[in-house]
Amino acid sequence: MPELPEVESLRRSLEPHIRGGVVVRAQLLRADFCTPSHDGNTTPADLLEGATIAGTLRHGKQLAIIAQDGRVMCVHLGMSGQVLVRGTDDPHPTHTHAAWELREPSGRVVRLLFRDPRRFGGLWTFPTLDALRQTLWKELGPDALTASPEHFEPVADSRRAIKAVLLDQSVLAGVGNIYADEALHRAGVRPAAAACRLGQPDYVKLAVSVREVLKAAVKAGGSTLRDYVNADGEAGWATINHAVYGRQGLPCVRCGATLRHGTIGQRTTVWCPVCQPLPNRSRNRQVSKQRT
DNA sequence: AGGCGATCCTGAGGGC
DNA sequence: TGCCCTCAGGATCGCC
Repeated sequence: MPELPEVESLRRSLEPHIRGGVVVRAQLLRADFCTPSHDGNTTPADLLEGATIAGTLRHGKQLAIIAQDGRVMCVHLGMSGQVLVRGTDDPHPTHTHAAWELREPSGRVVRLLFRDPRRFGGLWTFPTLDALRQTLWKELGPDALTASPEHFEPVADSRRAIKAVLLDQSVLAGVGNIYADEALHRAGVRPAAAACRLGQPDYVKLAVSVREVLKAAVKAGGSTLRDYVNADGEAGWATINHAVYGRQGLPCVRCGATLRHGTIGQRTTVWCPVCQPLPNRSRNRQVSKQRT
């Protein structure tokens, strides 16, 4: 499920538990759930065993946990992943694929669990943050919280639907299906509109909307649809603020028109036929890439 | 180039 | 109650 706001909420809820804490023991319960940067099997050392945690770093939907000695573990939640802080005597929930025993800065010992029923998520380990940035994160675009009109320049000539562009992590990292629909509605842009048909004002609105929608969701603690919870098991409240996602057939919160839905970029898409008109300009050159 | 379907999985929810 | 079907927040691959 998780998009940028959910991962950021997780990061913030995790920090007080792990920053300055020591990984006493690391266990991979499903070998194929972790991809180490070296050949061979994942070792406890890859999973930061013995390390003191220096902090966390998020880029898009991915979360890096960084050790003081430089080792890095990158977490991707996929669609159903959760990182949970539990007591050492609590039984593991179903589909727990990795577990860490952690001595928090306070001295309390807890267990950190990564569960992911659908297993679309995973762990990747690296000897350094640079190694992560040069491989796994290399193809990611700028973090969506920093979205600006220039970030759309590489796709300004593209005939792809603008929603497909928003979902493309190499253009902007962190936007998923929910917030793509929400940002497009806020910006008044039709999801199916070809990127090349949008004008500079559309891209300005879109960049602002992406940032605002994500910031509001972060503030609300993320969206809880089915199973998202932060590390402390708390749900988020951004769902109540959704203007279009999951509201097909209901009235638009802005104009009252019935929200329509369809499939764009192979994902369920909801939009307002009135607030999000198709662009009427036939061609836009203003943000086009310079031809070289 | 990019749309599309299939694929990796499990679980929830609706219909019957 | 239970079975079967559809659908789901992500991302990649190959085909056309």
